Amino acid sequence: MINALRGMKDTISPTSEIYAHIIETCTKIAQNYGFSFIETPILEETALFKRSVGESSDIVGKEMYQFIDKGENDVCLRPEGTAGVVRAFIQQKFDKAGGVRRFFYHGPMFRYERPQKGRLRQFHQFGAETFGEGSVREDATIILMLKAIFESLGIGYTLEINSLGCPACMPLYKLKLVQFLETLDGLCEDCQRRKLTNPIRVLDCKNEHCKILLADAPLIVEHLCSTCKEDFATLRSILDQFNVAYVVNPKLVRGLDYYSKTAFEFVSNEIGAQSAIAGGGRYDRLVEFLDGKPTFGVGFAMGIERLMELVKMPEVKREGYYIGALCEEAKSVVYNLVIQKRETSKVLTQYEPKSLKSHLSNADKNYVKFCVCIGEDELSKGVVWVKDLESKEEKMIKLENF
RNA sequence: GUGGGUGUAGCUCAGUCGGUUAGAGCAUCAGGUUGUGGUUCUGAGGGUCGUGGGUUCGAUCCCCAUCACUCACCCCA
Repeated sequence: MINALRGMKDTISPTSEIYAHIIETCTKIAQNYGFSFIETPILEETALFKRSVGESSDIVGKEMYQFIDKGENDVCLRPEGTAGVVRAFIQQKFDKAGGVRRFFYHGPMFRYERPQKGRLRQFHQFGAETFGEGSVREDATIILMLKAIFESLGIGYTLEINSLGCPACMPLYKLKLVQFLETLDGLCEDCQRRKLTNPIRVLDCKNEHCKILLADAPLIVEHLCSTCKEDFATLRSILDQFNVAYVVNPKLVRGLDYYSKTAFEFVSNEIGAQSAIAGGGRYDRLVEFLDGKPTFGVGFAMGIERLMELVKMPEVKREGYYIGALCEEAKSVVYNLVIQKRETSKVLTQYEPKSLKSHLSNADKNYVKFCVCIGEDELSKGVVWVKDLESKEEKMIKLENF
């Protein structure tokens, strides 16, 4: 027997209905916010992710599905969605055309990790990106949009925000942080490495000993330049104004290297250790890293599988027909009726004749509203027997009027 | 990559201190006097007890290995 690969899942009804419901809800809200759908390839050149996500990140460092294709191209399955969208944006020369553009996407992402609750090797994200808008109001808008999505889906969350600073203040802060880290003794192995590759990540270390050592670490929020400071204050005041509850987490750093200024994460405490349900922020430098003309960028991504555990589906109503034959002679009449009725309604059937009891039972299991049967009596009179499974009302209807 | 837990029917799980035909509930199918579901009653089908080796007169049970699933670390959505 051949099974699906580790960390890859089939999504089947009723779970698939929840998946579709999430996509539908997100799509509608994103459209209300002026975003348009973009679909980009799942397979991209490896260099795209190395340059955007960053070689120091674990995603690129050890989690990519990377291989050489038959044309000797170094390619990989996308581990996240932003890079491809930015690549498409630049390829379409939207950076040169200028103006503001908003895109949303959804689809599979691939990371070669050890699976656990809320973490798959092939998982699905819904995300959105705004290009060419430098105002922090866009950052706030994206958070408000996520709030609207989660409210519509009936999902509880907590929101953490932070500012990572810009090229004017971040490098100075980084120096200060490294100086501080040099004074520490006994940081974990990972942190020793991070100190050199990406010192900001040390702040995010979960190691208990490191946490204690880092208690007095300088924080980026205290070293922001005046612009970043102002923007962060504006963001907070907008969130306050619209009653979005949040906590400032000065140690929140995003796992992808391209973020600057606003960073945020939506977290749930009901889905296990992998608790982030959406994350995002600003990436004003990313377009130029990928050879485009400098263009502002903000966006987010959310993990659909993690959301699925939290979404309660609205109750479904009985819908459509089930049509069955009670005798051999009625088979073809039933079949014709089924095909004809499907032009307007949902219709289920059973090709072989069965007892009335069996048909009713099938109709009920399929949760249709009407059970329709044709037997010898109905054939001779040119009628069909129809039962409303909710009201239990039964009728004989002329074949041509059905 | 590292650690813990679990593998018995389609699903959820009992069970055998090692002993002959391995059980239940749910689900499926068929019936309950010749055409009435979501509530009952009766019956049937369905298992090489994850796989491979070892110990033993005998292993689903004990031991070893292996694989799979799962949770956690790490990382992230």
